Amino acid sequence: MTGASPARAAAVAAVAEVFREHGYAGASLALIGARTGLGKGSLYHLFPGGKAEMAQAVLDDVEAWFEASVFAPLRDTADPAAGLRTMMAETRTYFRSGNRMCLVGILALTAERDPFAGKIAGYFSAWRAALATALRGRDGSEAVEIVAEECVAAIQGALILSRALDEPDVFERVLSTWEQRLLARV
Amino acid sequence: MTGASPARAAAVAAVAEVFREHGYAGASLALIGARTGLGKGSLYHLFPGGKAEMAQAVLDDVEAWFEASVFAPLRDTADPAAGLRTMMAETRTYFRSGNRMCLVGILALTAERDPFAGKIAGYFSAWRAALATALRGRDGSEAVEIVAEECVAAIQGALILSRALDEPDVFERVLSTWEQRLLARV
DNA sequence: CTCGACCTGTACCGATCGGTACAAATCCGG
DNA sequence: CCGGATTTGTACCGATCGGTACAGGTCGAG
Repeated sequence: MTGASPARAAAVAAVAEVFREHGYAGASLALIGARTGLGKGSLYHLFPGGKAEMAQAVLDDVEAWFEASVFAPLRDTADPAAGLRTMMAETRTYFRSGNRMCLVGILALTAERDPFAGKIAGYFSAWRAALATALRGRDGSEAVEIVAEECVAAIQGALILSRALDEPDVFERVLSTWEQRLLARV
Repeated sequence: MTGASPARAAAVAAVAEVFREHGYAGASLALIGARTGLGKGSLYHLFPGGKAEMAQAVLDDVEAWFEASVFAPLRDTADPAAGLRTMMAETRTYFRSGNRMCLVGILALTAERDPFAGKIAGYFSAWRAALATALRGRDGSEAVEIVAEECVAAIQGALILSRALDEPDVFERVLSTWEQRLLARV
């Protein structure tokens, strides 16, 4: 079963970094083995489905983290502002101030994404929905969904631009701009 | 020489689509051969440097297109509003309303980007600078560079989100939102 | 028609790909 | 200490990888 043994959890974290840095096609079993410190035997014991199952596990891992650290606080309508601040803080930490790419975004881009398309869409959809819920707190009338999706897109784009320009400040600027912009709405 | 024979130009366009859809690592010579209709002999005749030279050629191609169709109009300070409108229209067309990925963004993400890092950074840097120039038209004092980079990031992020959610509308919305936002500044 | 330059298809190279098989090592309850 | 289950390293598989070699085709200039 796809249980949660500590060994597997550690492997998932390491595999995630390889996918982040090389994409799905570029993440060879050799790279994954080196990063995890595991031979093929162990790798295929933990992930009988091979590379595809590793990607699924990694996506589940990301989704669980975001669900607990970002989506849940955002859905707490009692204090939307606190939820937004939490989201921004966690996002900043998670992406290491722009030095770490978004795994889901990377997996979304290339043609090999098809087996994961559902999970990928669900992830961004959940983020947008949770953010819209927080924004709807007091601002019931306006098109909060559109603001929410623009914010998510801005974060993704900031990651790309930061990396392409090798300027982590870009990510920081976009994040703080949006934090102010969102807090002004609730 | 890396001249501009028609055959090579056609090949560059086809190769670009393969890179767009599969990333650098995922773009195998088999895929490239199938898409271009060229055998390895012709491919290595046109691009003696192999895959790396193809990527360079493709980046040059994109850069030339953007320079002529987007950057140049933006730098025409006589009519900034017209330049902005042109940029948005060309961007919408180029990315096929969100159904076509940004080649430079894709190449920027993975670790194999290193040989092209300079060109990639230059491309986004030129876009940001040209956009800032257009914005500086009348609005001399404000931090136009920051607005410009936020806009470029928003477009990149909108492409990712559109593709991940399989909702081209996301791209359209972000683009038109930013068009209004920018035109209000000049 | 001949020749040489250009172009292209094909066979082939060693390396690496993702994946499998399996035996040895390790672990742990009895 | 035993013995079965779990975990691991390693050898190996066919396929495909990026790249090379080269023979033959195509073409226009002389």
